[in-house]
Amino acid sequence: MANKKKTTIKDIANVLNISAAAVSKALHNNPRISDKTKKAVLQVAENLNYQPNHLASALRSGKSKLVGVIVPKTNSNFFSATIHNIEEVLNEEGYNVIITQSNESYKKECANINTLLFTQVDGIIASMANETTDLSHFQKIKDAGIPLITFDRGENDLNVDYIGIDDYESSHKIVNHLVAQDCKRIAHIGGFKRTRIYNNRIKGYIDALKKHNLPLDNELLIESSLTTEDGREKMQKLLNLKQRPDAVYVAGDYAALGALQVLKEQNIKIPEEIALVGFGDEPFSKMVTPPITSVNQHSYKIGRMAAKTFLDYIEKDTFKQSLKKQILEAKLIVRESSNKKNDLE
Amino acid sequence: MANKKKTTIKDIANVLNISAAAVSKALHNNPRISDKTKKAVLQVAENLNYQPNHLASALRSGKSKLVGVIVPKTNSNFFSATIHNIEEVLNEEGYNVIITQSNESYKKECANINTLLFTQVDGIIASMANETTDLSHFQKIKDAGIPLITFDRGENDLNVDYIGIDDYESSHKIVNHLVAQDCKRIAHIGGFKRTRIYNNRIKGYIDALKKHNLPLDNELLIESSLTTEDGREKMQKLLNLKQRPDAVYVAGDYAALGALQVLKEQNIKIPEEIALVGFGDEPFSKMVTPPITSVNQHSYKIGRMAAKTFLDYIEKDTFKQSLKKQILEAKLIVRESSNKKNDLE
DNA sequence: TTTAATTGGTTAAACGTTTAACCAATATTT
DNA sequence: AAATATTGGTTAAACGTTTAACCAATTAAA
Repeated sequence: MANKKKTTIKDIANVLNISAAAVSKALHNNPRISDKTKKAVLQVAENLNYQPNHLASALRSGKSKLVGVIVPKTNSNFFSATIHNIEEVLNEEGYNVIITQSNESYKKECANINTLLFTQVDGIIASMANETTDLSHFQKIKDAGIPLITFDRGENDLNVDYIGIDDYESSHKIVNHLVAQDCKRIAHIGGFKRTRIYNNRIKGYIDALKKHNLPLDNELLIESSLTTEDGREKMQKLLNLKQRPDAVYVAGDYAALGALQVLKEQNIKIPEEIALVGFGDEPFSKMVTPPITSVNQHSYKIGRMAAKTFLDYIEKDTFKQSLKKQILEAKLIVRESSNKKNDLE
Repeated sequence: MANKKKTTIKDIANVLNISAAAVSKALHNNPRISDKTKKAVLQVAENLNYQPNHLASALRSGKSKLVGVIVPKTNSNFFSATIHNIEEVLNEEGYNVIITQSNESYKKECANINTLLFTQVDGIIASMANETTDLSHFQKIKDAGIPLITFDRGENDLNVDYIGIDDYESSHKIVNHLVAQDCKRIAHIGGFKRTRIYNNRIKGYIDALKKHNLPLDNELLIESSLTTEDGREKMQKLLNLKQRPDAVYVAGDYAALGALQVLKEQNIKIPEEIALVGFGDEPFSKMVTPPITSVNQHSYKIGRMAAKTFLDYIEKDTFKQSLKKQILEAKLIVRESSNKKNDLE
């Protein structure tokens, strides 16, 4: 009910007997408008419950003040926290954030990009789906002339900004920790090799073993989709080996949870018989029994840095993007599942 | 790089020596345009890589083809799955979905609504924050003349559509189940009473006890924020009672997880000494040890119904909204944490 | 053969802003 | 007192579509 028609800048102008342009300027605090007029405009705007038409201003100014975010899934603590931090920074600068999820599907990711470009966002902050190998849909973002910032799951070939943790180094930290716990046969349930971050974790795992003069046993290196279900399966596979590992480093917490299940079902002592380490520090990791050692990915910093990087481009509006990596050191959080020696932390 | 300027409808018109209006109509498959012209337009559009300017069309037509979604948090399985299903239905009809999260904060929820209205969405599908009691910000949506559909966390006072499960009945199912397991002192760690769904669960709990002639012990009815941490605290509180409960029904899975922790830490046998039931059927609930009995909230159906309800309003564009409730029966999923008698399901 | 209907468009206005270009009135400088 | 600068605006065009109203040419009906 009420007055159906929305109040526009013109309505305000009519009330005050000034031009619409003056109203627009007043609302934008343009110095060429007197304080008296500004006050009056603000007052009338308030009275008439004026809501600026975002569409019109975006159309005219070419800026939508909208930023698109693409994540593989929102029900992961890392992604949802990162989004939250992106929002915090961007809202402050008057930007609004549109979230879309790809559900790890290449097709949905393409659709997401279309949606966002269609909505005329001023930029896109994205983390890629597991399935994605072809990158042409991301190329469309660059072609549109708006900044593209990638985080966590990125690809060098895109030649855009990337923010993430040092996955290679994280694997080293994990292996170092496990070796310090006297583990000698360390297995790795990794993600898909085609995804850069998982490949880096694998490489880090291999090199770290080398560094410690441990042999690389191909039976102990397994590729996984990293779902809980697949974690169970791959753990079972490891248990079926003639020579079982004495430690398992799983590249994702959900899969680590599955692995934990299997170990417990078979009454294998954790960490004494097999030590377990996850990745991502999901909230449940510290809640299960035993709590799972994991790696915190700094969603706080990553979100803020991604947002700031976007703002930088807007500010100096030079869209000459290049492969600029901002790499953070991740933090290993040691918990019972791998803490044989009861190290204090 | 490339041609900076985007191709518009006019560019296509120029190439074909027809009017922009004709192009617009051709693209919308208007019957007044010949098939030959349509084909030509489509071809040229393709060649010039034409992307329609959504802003302009939305401004002119008054429809943005955007639907806003507000959820308390995205890192809950229920909400993220619901969003996914909303998207599925709406995308098919040419609508795009903008997701925002309130983080259970009243202030952020207000900001979310402003963002969405500002973005000129054609409708909003929302689930309220825990903190929210005042509803004036939702009134703004109604005032804007666009449909508002609420789900899971709604309020009767808003007088709009609501889709959710039958919380009252769900409590009955849970209590029935626990009584069937010979539990006599059933506690309830509930959500905030001010939130309708939690209040309904509490009411259901109380009435179900009555039905089974069990006394209502106020010590056994506790209000909680339902975070994992608070679940721990409230469980501890129950354990400190002179007379402990023999079953605990927690109104959320995250809090149930916390409760489970405490029980296990104190070596209390589950379900023999204390049976445990959660709510929401988060994925981890079936993964922990022992798996937690929980209630599935039909995110699939709820998401689809919410989307369809929105579409209904659009179709018959009569915005005479009223309190129309669509209530689904929830499903109790019995797992080890409460299955004393090893019922088969 | 005249009239009416259909086909395939065109023209121009509109959606609500923003912004470059302009201008009159007043204030300041020389 | 004349020249210049500042203040506080106004006008009009533009952003890229959509759409109501119009029209010429062709086809069909009477």
